[in-house]
Amino acid sequence: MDDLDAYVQERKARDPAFAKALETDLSDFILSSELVSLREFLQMTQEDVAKKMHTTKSAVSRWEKHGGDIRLSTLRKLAEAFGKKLKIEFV
Amino acid sequence: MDDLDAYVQERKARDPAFAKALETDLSDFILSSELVSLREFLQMTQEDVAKKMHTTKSAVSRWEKHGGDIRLSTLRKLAEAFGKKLKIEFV
DNA sequence: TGAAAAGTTCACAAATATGCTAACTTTTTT
DNA sequence: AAAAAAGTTAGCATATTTGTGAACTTTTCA
Repeated sequence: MDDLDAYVQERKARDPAFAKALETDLSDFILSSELVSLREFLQMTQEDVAKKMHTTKSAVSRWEKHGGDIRLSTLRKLAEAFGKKLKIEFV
Repeated sequence: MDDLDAYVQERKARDPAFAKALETDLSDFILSSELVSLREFLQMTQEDVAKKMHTTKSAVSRWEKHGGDIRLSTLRKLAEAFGKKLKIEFV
C-alpha cells in the first residue's frame, strides 16, 4: 500500500463525508466544503449566515455537512449571505 | 416613448415569462432561456433530453418554460444530458 | 392540406428540501 | 475548570419539486 492509499484509508476513517464522496459523485462534497471554507474565510459563524438568510443555524449546518441536494433558490440565498453572486455554467 | 420602451412594451405583451422577469429576479428567466438555446444548438428535442435524464418531455418543457426553482441534482442531470458539466461559482 | 413530430399544460401522487425547535457535542474564551 | 459560543443532530410539519400520463396546441414536413 502506497502513500496515497494510506492517506485515503486514514481519511475515510476520519471523515465520513469523504468516505461517502468516494462512492458517489464528488460534486456535493465539493460544494459543501466550499461553503465551509468561504464562510470561514469571511469570518462568519453559521448563525451570521442564517440570519442573513432568514433561517436558522441548523439549516446552515445541514447544507454544510449533509450537502445532498439543494435548491437553486437556496444556493442564491447562500451566495447573497456571503455578499456574492451565484454563477452557473454548462461547461 | 423611445425605442427601448416600445420594445419592452411589445415583448411584455408577447412573452409572459419576460413580463414576469421584469418584476422579479432575472436569473430564473436567464437559466430557462439558456436551457432552450443550448438544447436547440445541440439539435436535441425535449424528448431526447428527457430520455437521457430518464424522465419525460413534460418535465423538460416545465424547466424550460416555467423555470421557477430547480434542484441542483436536476441541473446536473440536465448538464449531463447535454454532454456538459455543471459549474457553480460564488463570484 | 393532412399527418407526424414537437412542445405545452394540467392534475395528481410521490419524493424531497426547507423551517423550526430542542437537546446535545465540540470548540473557544475567560 | 467553568462558562459561553459555535456547531451538530434528530424529528416533525410544511412547502415545493419532480414523475407521470393524457389531452391539447403548435410546428414541421411530405
